Amino acid sequence: MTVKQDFGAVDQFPVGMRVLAVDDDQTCLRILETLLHRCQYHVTTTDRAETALELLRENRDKFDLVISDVDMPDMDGFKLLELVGLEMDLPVIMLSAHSDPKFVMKGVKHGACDYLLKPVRIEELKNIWQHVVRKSKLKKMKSSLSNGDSDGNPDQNRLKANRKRKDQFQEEEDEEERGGNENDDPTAQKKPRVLWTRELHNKFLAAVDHLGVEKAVPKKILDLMNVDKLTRENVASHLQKYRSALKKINNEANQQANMAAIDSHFMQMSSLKGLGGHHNHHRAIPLGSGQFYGGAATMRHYLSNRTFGRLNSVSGMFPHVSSSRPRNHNDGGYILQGLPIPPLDGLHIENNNNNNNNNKAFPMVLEGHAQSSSPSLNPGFSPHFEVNKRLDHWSNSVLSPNVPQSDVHSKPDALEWNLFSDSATPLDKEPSSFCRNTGLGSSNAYNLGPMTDAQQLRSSDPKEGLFMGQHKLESDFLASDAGSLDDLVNTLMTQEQSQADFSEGDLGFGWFNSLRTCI
DNA sequence: CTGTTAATAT
DNA sequence: GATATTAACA
Repeated sequence: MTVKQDFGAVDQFPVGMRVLAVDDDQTCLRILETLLHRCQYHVTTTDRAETALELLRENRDKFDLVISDVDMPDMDGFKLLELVGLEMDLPVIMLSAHSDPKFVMKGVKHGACDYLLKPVRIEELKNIWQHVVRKSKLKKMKSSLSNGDSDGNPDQNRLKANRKRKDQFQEEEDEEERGGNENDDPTAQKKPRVLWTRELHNKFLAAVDHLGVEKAVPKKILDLMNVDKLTRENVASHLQKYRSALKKINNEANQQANMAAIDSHFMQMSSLKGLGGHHNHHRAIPLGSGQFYGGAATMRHYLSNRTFGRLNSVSGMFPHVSSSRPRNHNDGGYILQGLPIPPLDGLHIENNNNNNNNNKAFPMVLEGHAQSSSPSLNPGFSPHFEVNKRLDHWSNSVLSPNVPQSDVHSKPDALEWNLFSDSATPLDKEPSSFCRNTGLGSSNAYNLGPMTDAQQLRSSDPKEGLFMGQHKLESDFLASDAGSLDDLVNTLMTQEQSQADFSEGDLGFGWFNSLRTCI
């Protein structure tokens, strides 16, 4: 290959670009030099930062770019970077073995055009010329700016200048725009994909929860989340997914609920006023229609919006981390989500100590549930219901395709609702309500023992177990793996029954009481 | 400009 | 195939 060393040729700019390479390590320097040569750059090397600085000072305009190691004895690479930037405004690329973001950031802050990690690859060096181009463009832009208008709106001007520039140089650099090479504006690194971690998602949920699903819009959510670097678009996207998931769940629930509601006449939910009657629910609930209806009715309160009422908000997305299957402890645990409590329209919460100021969305607070741990209402707590199976299913099938469905099936059906203290939520201001996917039964919410779902199931009331067994059969056929209302109902029943373990007044009753208010 | 929705990319 | 990003529309 012929090496054209005609430095003057502008048309083939990258060739012959004058690079000053600085590295105290001779070996590294040699390698670097070689690589740079291979890129057809004109290379000058030095192992001392001081020397580099001298060279640069003495030969202004004799270099196009500086590439320097960070760790050097005589002078910190960053210092060099700073001085160069200050004195000659040359593009400087930092080179380091440290991948620590701290260092990278430092480099960037000090004005580095790029931060390459050792061992540096020739591919990376092949692109460094772009920094030079970019830098020169900026200069041009600046100068043109200072010359022309000066209305003190740098941003606007810059934009204009940018466009102009873009047009002007359009031809020159539209060549490798595309390609796998990463050669966009080196400085304008492509935005990293946002990964919605549990934490992030929880924040999201907190925000949505707080706003109320209906009023939750990207902007507001974003504000509430207060996460750096997160954009409205990110949130919008996530919201989109969230909503679709919600919709899916709701649809399923409604479908089932509707079917179940055919005979709604019999549903004694009518006795909305007479809550007393609801004791039955958590109580024995003989299998059979009664059970079913009761469950369905209950479901309505939590899931439906259109058909049965309005749903204030629903939480339900799982970040696809883990199998979502709540391992006993809490693998991070808060993957949770829950179904928020519906609005209590007509009813009033009597015992409502809802200190939850901002709890417009969920004006009611379920108490009692607090089991022994919290005898009375905990301000700041806002329990939510959660349909484990459904959610699990959702997260498994939708978010974690890896998890075999059998897994889902094998899981005990359970609806649980948990309390979520604000301490566990990212929102420090508002005690948002969350559900925590803790496993089976409310008890588990508080006793995070090593029990497995299965174990818990077993430990639950025998009658229930039976019931579940029977019912499960049905649901498996009826609803298959979709996580049907049957499942939900079943779940609910299970929940109720298991709650019976804790005295009615405590869980069951209180639960319904509150629920009643929701209706 | 913001929120939604559809298309596209990874 | 699921997710996230972008484009496009109201």
